[in-house]
Amino acid sequence: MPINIFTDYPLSWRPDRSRLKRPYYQSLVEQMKGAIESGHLLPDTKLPPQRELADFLDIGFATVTRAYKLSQQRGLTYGVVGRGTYVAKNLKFMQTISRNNAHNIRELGFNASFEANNYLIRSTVEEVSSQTNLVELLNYDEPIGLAKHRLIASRYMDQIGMTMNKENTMIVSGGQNALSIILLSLFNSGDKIAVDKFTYANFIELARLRGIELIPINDDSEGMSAVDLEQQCRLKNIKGIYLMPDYGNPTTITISEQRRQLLAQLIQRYKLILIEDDYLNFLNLYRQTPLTKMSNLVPEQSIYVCSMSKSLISGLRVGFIRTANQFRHSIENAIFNVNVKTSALDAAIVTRALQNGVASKIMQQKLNAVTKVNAIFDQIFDNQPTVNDYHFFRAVPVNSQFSGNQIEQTLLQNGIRVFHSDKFLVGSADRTAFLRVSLTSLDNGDELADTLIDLKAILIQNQFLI
Amino acid sequence: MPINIFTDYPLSWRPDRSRLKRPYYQSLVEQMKGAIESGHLLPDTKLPPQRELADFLDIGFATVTRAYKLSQQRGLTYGVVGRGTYVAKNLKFMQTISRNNAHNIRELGFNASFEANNYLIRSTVEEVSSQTNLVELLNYDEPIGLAKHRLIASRYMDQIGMTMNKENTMIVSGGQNALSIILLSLFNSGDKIAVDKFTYANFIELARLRGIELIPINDDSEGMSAVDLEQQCRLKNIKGIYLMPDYGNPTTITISEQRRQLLAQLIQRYKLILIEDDYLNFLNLYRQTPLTKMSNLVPEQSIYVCSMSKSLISGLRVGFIRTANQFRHSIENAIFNVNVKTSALDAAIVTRALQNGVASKIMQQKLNAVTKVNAIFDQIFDNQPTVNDYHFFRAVPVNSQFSGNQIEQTLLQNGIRVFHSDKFLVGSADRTAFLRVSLTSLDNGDELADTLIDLKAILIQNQFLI
DNA sequence: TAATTTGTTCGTAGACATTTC
DNA sequence: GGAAATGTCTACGAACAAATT
Repeated sequence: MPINIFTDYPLSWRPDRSRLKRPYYQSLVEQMKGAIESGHLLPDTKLPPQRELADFLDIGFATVTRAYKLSQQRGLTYGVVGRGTYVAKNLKFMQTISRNNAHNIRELGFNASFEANNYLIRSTVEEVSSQTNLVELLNYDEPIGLAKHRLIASRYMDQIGMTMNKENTMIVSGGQNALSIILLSLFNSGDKIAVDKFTYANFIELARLRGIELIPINDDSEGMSAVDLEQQCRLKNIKGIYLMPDYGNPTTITISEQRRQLLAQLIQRYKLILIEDDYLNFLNLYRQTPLTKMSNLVPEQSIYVCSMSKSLISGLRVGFIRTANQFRHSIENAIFNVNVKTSALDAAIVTRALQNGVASKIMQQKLNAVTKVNAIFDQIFDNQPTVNDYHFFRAVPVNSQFSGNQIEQTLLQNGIRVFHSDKFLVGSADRTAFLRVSLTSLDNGDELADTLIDLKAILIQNQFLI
Repeated sequence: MPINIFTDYPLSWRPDRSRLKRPYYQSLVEQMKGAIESGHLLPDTKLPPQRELADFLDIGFATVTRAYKLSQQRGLTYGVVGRGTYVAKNLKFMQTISRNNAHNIRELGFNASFEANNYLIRSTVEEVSSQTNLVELLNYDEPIGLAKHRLIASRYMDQIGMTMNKENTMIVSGGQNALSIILLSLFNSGDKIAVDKFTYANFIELARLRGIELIPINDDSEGMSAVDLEQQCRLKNIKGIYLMPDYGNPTTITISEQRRQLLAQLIQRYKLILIEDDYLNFLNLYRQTPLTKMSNLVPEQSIYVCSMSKSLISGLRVGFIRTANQFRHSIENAIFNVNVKTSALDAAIVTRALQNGVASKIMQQKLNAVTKVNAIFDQIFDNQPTVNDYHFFRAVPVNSQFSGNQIEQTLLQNGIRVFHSDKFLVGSADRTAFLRVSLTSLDNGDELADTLIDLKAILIQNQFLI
């Protein structure tokens, strides 16, 4: 018999005691899910403290812990020690960012890659398809890629400054595919991976699917904070770290050389598995002083992911990876289990393009395009012109009083799609808020300029800008 | 202070008490892993009962439960209620079956698909690559496949007898890729899926990677036992079921029409998610009376997987799926998260081949080849000739006294690679044992015949045969 | 068939760390 | 800067279910 009567006690959520069936913790999550889906529990609502809810329901408090933990794994809530447990923000189950093809919407959300140059690859496709050895591309052999393709892949990685683990070069079906493979093979459900507080949304979703817990780390203008990372490592038994050291998505931050050294030391000290996502790798061919690849600093603990989607052709789904020796077998195994193999035809086209000069041409054109769109952006948003720096998207700070959804919806009603930083947020709310404005989807410079001007006007008009 | 002295007590494994650090359960698994890897604990060794080990270590028995459970998730052990916990059989971490390319080995292990006919696709590749609309294949659009490709895919599935869920047709990067996507999106770590006691090895490995528990169900000559399935469902909160209804791998069993009905009823009653793997789908074009697709019997609960690897070209990595409405969104999301998209170029080639007659030609040739190799097998192994039935591999019963490894190694020393049924075994050991003899990798009929004759001789010589 | 052995599930409490006030 | 609030991790015992004898 409960001793306390909570009938009037102000709990933000009062599960129905009578509907509580064994197992309690599952039943509790069911009720919570219902309350969230029906709108009774709104995003960011603070749930009752575990001990209070336990008293109210007359069950052990660790049972509530368990329910809250499960709800967190399902993406329904997030908890902060000392503060409380809250209903998750956006996560309406499908957080993934993909292109919106509605025709009346101007797309500044999806981050594409200047697809107008894609036609340049045609000659290479024809070259490969008329080759005599087409047949060797069409069987089950060589799950990690043909030796000759891997050699070319490896040379490309050398060029962009990745010097280690050459012998462990493999071909996968794009960068996102590489991340799936890595998360499946090197991590277990419940493992923890450190990430930037604002992280690539598709990685967040993939981690959620995999049941991996992401630990958000704060950052500053030089990138992820080494101090915060160290603190979390001491505390939390973190197994891996996911980084986009160059042109971080969505922050646009490139980690400084000094910070790379600090982070690398921590990665070694705490034996983290480093996942280095170098999704804009081709830009290293043009930077005057490319920064050190993190993977070169911790070659025994890293997997380096080199997608060709942004650098060359997004539709062919080819990426390269280099893994530390210790991961080689597991990764090979997972490649076979997820893909069987990557289409060797696609790999042949990509590697041929890297050899016959077509890739260079496409990359150069992308570079020109990216330079141009950044100039447009800088002009409209009154920034200092960026020099020797090539962002595919930019971050526009906005007032954090407004919810991400509110801003996105307002803009959408005005025919513009952008993503608010909330979409990339790991864990609890943050004081800083910004819009990620993609410069890559509108291939026509004039249309981009018009759209950016409209964007700015709407932001000012609604007092979203700060 | 422990009261009992176990110094002489016969425990099959005596973890070092002094090395036991907190958290105990993890530390225990570490020690176990070490003992297994160093060979101190051999496969199938019975571990001490949880309560005994707990007494020995002077810790709570539920802590041992937890350690055993974790070790099971890692694939190190398996437990049977009432019997005990055992060190896992083969699982030397990489169970996956892929082709062995050593040149002195005759391959009867890997299950390929008569690759000699692959050259026929060349004209189609050239046709597609010289098309004018190549560019539309090369961008980020349409993660689940271009509408026109999906239409052709859908028509093909109609032809092979899959009539439901037409509107939910999607393109993925092959059958194995489909399985990854399904396991990632519709299941969580710790969920249970019912499978045949002998199941496709790559599915076992994928489930292990994903942290899904497979529940083995017994079968008979008509396929999976409905009685056993029902019993396990009553007991175990099973969430899904994985079936290869036609030409089950490795059993070669095709589920009878009647059994399909029974299983479908159970799938409905227990609300299971059906994963139907129709990996030899093209054979339905030639069977006189194709059996009902299970997915048609439970269209609201199924995902139907139609790989084109075996049916057409293994190297292009294209497969089709049809999902129940309720799974559509989750699957779409996972497709994007695992693949971003399937190479539309590959999809274009495959769908074009389905239209221009090349696919028919390849399939007909595969049919001829498969008929021929089955006749060779029947003759050498003195079977009744199989009529109107087209196995890519055959099951040869062997004496279960010998370990799978022993038989495989003996054959390998004689230059022949085959797989023992142990490789496909889910959970505990079984009385029945057989070799899966693949008929697909040796394209030359004479070489196959010679190899089968040698195989038979070696089996007899070593008294492996029964 | 009943008793025993053994693994599994679940609820619970203690110890601890962080955040807030 | 200390106390209170709060979430997290881990160990454990009771109840249960299956297999064996």
